[in-house]
Amino acid sequence: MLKTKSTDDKQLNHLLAALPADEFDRLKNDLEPVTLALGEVIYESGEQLEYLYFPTTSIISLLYIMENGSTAEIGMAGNDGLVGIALYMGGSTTPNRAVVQSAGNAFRLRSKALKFEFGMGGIFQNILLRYTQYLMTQISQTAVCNRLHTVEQQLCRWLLINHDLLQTNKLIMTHDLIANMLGVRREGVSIAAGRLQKRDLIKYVRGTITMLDRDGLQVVACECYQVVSDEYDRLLGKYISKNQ
Amino acid sequence: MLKTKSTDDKQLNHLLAALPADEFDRLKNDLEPVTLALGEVIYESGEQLEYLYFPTTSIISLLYIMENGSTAEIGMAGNDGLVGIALYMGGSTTPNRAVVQSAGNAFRLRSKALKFEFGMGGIFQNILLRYTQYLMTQISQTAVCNRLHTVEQQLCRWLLINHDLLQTNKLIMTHDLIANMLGVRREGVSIAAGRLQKRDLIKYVRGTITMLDRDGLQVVACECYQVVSDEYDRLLGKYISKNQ
DNA sequence: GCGCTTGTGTGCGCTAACACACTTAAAATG
DNA sequence: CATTTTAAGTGTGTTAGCGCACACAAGCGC
Repeated sequence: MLKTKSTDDKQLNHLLAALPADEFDRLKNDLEPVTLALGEVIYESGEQLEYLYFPTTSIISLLYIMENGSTAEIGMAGNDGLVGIALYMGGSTTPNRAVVQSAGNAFRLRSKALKFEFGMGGIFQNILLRYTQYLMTQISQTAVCNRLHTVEQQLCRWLLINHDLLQTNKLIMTHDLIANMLGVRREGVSIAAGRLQKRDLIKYVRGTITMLDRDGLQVVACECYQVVSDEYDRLLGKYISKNQ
Repeated sequence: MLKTKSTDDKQLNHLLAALPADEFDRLKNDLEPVTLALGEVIYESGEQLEYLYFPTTSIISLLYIMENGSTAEIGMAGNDGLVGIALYMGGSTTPNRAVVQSAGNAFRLRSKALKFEFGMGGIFQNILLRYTQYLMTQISQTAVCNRLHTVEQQLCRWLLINHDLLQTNKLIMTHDLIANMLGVRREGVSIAAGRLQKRDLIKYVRGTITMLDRDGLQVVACECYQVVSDEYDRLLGKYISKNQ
């Protein structure tokens, strides 16, 4: 993990950007900009957290690892959110793993400063709690989606979420990695992706996926994408809109 | 919903029982005992909540309702928990439905009193946040379980959770209702239940299920049951142990 | 006691996803 | 340029769960 120099790009994280000036001023000296590499593990299941992370250009996945080693993504956070809710919820840790899914930058805030500001009970606390509720919606929807929808639909949903969190249409990601996220076989992803490519919704070559037709993807995707997206706007829209 | 007379049985809800005397004293006049009927809807998806519920002898299910009408349970709360986290998380409502799954009693706390006491930042706040984190674990595990485990395993897990929350081995519940909870077909539940009955783990007749062999059920169940149970103890064990 | 509602058993065809095995081909390495 | 590694395509057989349709039977109301 590299440290970058400035805090200029704090505006890149919507939650930080939403803070009122006085609250942000109290935090800014404790906000440390860092660069996160692809695959880097932010925290391991059961491991004591030290920092709360606010991604700016990176995306972090929350992965659940089963006893038999298979994995499934339960949530995702980019510039719309944060990683490390256990720090302020009281548990200090959670039974899942946070992995950098798309390399980029983030700010991190040391536990002590976080807890102090959270205890002030201002906008900061309100935003953190609302984001937590949003994350619960994300996880709930994943639960339901896993039960009821096809791999193809889930792949579309996953691509759409990534599209929202990234600046570009290009996604550096192999079918195998996506399979780990979705908790399905690699072949299943290949077949679903192949079908999407045939319909010119995406294009991919060896680890790079390009989204060609966002609207088309949304048609194929299940309702889950929209429900979660709407809930973000409902819970946090008064502070910031997700699609800005 | 009927109102009962006394607050004597507040000890029946583990979270209430865990409150220090001074905090409980501030709440007790606002705690209203109620009786909940089977099938009663505590709150509807998107509906503004007015009360936080602390079940004592009842069990409440958090159900997600899809656009096509099919349902799936994402969480469950009995005397170990509470229902209505959106009240203190800031969202005021959640995109799911809370239904009484097992008739019984509960206490309810009006929103205003809840928010006041939550704002005090004492043990009450700590317990509520820790319970929320526990609920997230429950939901995450449901997501993973839906993806990776068989109906039979999930049925075992569901029965075990109910056994923990109830006083008896008897469960008033049809296969059809269980199917709605698990988000599967009624026939799937009948087949799984039939297999469990053949192995003398359970016994059932027309809407009543008797659990005969708890240990046996745990062997058949997936790891999910134990993981969630352990996480309850980790997060809330310092206040109260789940299996008391 | 009779019929009706409701809960459960069962069968059939179908599909999505699985597990495993192997091929093809594009990059990376040297 | 040759070799190795890695990403993706493909095939076969298997299975869990679905949708639908219907039989059976327990218990309820009248």
